[in-house]
Amino acid sequence: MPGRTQKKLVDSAPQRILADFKVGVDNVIFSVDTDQNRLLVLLVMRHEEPCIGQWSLPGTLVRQGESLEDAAYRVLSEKIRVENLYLEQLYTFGGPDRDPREASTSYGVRYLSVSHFALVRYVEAELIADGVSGIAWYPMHQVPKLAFDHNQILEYGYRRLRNKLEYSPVAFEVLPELFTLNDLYQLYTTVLGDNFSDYSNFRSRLLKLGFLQDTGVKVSRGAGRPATLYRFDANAFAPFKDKPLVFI
Amino acid sequence: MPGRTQKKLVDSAPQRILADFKVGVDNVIFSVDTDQNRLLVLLVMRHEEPCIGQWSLPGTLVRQGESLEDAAYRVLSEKIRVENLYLEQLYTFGGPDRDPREASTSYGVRYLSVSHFALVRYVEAELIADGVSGIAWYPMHQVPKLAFDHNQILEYGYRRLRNKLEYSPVAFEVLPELFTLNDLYQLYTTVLGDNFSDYSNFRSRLLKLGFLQDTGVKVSRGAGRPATLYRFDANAFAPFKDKPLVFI
DNA sequence: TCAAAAGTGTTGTTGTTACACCCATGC
DNA sequence: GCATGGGTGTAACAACAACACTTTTGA
Repeated sequence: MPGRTQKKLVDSAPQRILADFKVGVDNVIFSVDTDQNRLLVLLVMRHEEPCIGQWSLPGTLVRQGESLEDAAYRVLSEKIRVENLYLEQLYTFGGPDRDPREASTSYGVRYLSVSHFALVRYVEAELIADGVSGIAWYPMHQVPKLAFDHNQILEYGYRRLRNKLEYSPVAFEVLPELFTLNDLYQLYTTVLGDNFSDYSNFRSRLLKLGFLQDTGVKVSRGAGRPATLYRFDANAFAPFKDKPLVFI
Repeated sequence: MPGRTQKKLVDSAPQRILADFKVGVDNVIFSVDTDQNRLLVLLVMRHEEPCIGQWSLPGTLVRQGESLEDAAYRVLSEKIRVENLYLEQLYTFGGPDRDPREASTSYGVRYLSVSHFALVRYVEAELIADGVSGIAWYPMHQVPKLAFDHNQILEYGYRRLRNKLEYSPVAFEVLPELFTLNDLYQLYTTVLGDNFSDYSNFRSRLLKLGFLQDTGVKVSRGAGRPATLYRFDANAFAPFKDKPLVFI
């Protein structure tokens, strides 16, 4: 198989042998710890070669008959039990030599990573400790050097998260059914930084839009005046789909 | 190989055989014909199985040693000669059974499509007629039924194009070095529809931002007062990166 | 001189920002 | 009663939309 062994050669005549791929799915799974105002990302310790002993994004290889999205959900459900989540595709990283396995095998199988981005409810997300330790929520700003190109993927996911918050109602996927306006505000400040908007302005802007239902119910959290609980009304939000910057 | 032949069975014991993939790259290539106010997309006629005789997005399979981006540029350069272009990755479509070739082969090879989105200069883009006919610019709103899931990919690309226009300076990749404000405005209206903004407001908004250099040169196009030629100043634009809705 | 295209200005309305202030509760 | 967090109001300012108007050209 001459073409295969010559894959590193820079040849004027293009070599036309198709690459064979295994396709992986790597998930950037975020959650927000509103109590401590921290944005968290789920990391797992690798117990297999390659990159054994390094932290990485949870991932898996796609199986026969399985769609990319299915695979992404499978990784997620193997690592955490969670009721509410948001998931979407992020980006596909697929240059040659991004995975050490490519070099080690002489058959030239390439590894491609279709990364996904997920947001889950922190309070209800229960980590599945699979015997050995090695799965943890890391604060976004204390993430170590990760395996493969996972730091790059994480950066990409973080950017997407911030954008999503600005124009889409992802936040409500991850808040409880009933929430206070302060819960919502905290979520935004922990992700976007607390200089994005004044609380009272954030408040009146969102209420004016009219997709937050006042439930009338009040809840008291320690000292101070009790807060009103709101519910997100997806129908009332519909007209704002595709409109940019709804939340900022 | 029991697992392979049973891939359609819904089994309680998950089958764990990894899928083997060929990876394709499909390009949504846009250009704007400012003379006729039309948004165009490049389509090619398929001359091979599967889907022979149908129009499709130009695409190819990724070769050994070739990155996804390389493959995307290769497709492009095989179809058109062009100096200035913008290209970015769009989305990866990879469900099982999206490609008829998957069914026809018994070895269960899957076909995955990493779609890309490109914008080229219409006036300088020269189509490469490869003997047989079968490559053409189609007005976006007259696109026929395409092969595979390419209509879906195209829709996705169109949405991305409109978003890009709103917050990023892609337009200048596709305008000549020197252009009039009307050229710019025409480009925006043909893509976004002509109800997106009044010309004079568009004009003053952009000029106030300060990243359009007045060259002092005037150009006369038929009747009417001659227009000033402007140049895009990438440095002056830098502060607006990451800021949403610069252009609207 | 007139139509056509470029470019400027004006005005009412809306949104944003940065606050000051009032309200209801626990301790 | 006072600290604490929830909630309302407002005034200065910036942005936006609609449209009238002026300028400079070719025919």
